[in-house]
Amino acid sequence: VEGDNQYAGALIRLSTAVQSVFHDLSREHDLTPQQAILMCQLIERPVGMAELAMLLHIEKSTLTGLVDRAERRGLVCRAPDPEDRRAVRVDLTPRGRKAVTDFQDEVTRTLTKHVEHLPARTRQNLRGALPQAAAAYWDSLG
Amino acid sequence: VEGDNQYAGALIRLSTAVQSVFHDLSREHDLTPQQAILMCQLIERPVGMAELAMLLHIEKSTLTGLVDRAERRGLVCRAPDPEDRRAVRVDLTPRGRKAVTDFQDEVTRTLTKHVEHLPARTRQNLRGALPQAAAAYWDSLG
DNA sequence: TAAGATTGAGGGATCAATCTTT
DNA sequence: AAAGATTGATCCCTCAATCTTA
Repeated sequence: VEGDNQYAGALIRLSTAVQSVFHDLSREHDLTPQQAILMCQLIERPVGMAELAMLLHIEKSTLTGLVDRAERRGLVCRAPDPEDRRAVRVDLTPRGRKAVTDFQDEVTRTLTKHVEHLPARTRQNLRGALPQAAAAYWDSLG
Repeated sequence: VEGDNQYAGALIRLSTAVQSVFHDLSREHDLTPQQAILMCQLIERPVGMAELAMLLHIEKSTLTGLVDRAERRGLVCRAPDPEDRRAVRVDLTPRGRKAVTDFQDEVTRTLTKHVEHLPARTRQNLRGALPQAAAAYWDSLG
């Protein structure tokens, strides 16, 4: 039980630190954290509003505002869905794509940089166990 | 480099999942996530506004509003600092203390529950490596 | 009717800049 | 100068209601 507290505490501190990196770097790249999260979901393909709201775990109306502001800033654009005239699909603009890939690269660089300073054994354990732990928690999100 | 992306991706998914647990449980305990973060910092001792703003990495003006709303809801209170008549110290009310300790217990329970389902070997690696990783990232926050 | 999207109201959270008091 | 509070602007979020197309 004492070990549990230590483990949970480490998990929370690690998560807080990662969020902090994400937050600070998004601001440095002139994106709000939510804009960065939104745009990361659009790298692979354009996504409809309803699906996007599900992926981001926010209300559709919240998403409308988020996309409005990002569109006003020229980061994303709405395009009509050719299959369904009710629907729109959100896509990255060229400028938005450059912004989010630059941002993503720097996040990756920053997160991997810190782990380099750990002992080799610890690093090896992390690389092995972290993906499984991430999957275990991620899947519990539904 | 490919391994870096996988590692950083796992770190981000894990962190997102932990944040999600924190978010959902704080709402279940009728706290906003920011109120929960604030109150967790007050468990050990009352803290002044300036120090608190530093600990939470937010502006003083943000903290003023945060404390105002939490105080209005009877979760924390402002008490004059006996050492300095300018300063105020923020402390938990009895009700706030119960709320935050209950919340904290459930976060710990929830975070440790999921890790139980992992293979023993993975669990062992995590318990060993996570505290060191957390420390490495945590310290880089300054 | 149901699905996709938007609008409006209201509460929170954030930052930047500006007082007031000590 | 330092601690604290305040103001104004923007962003984010939830909930309820509305509009349009299927």
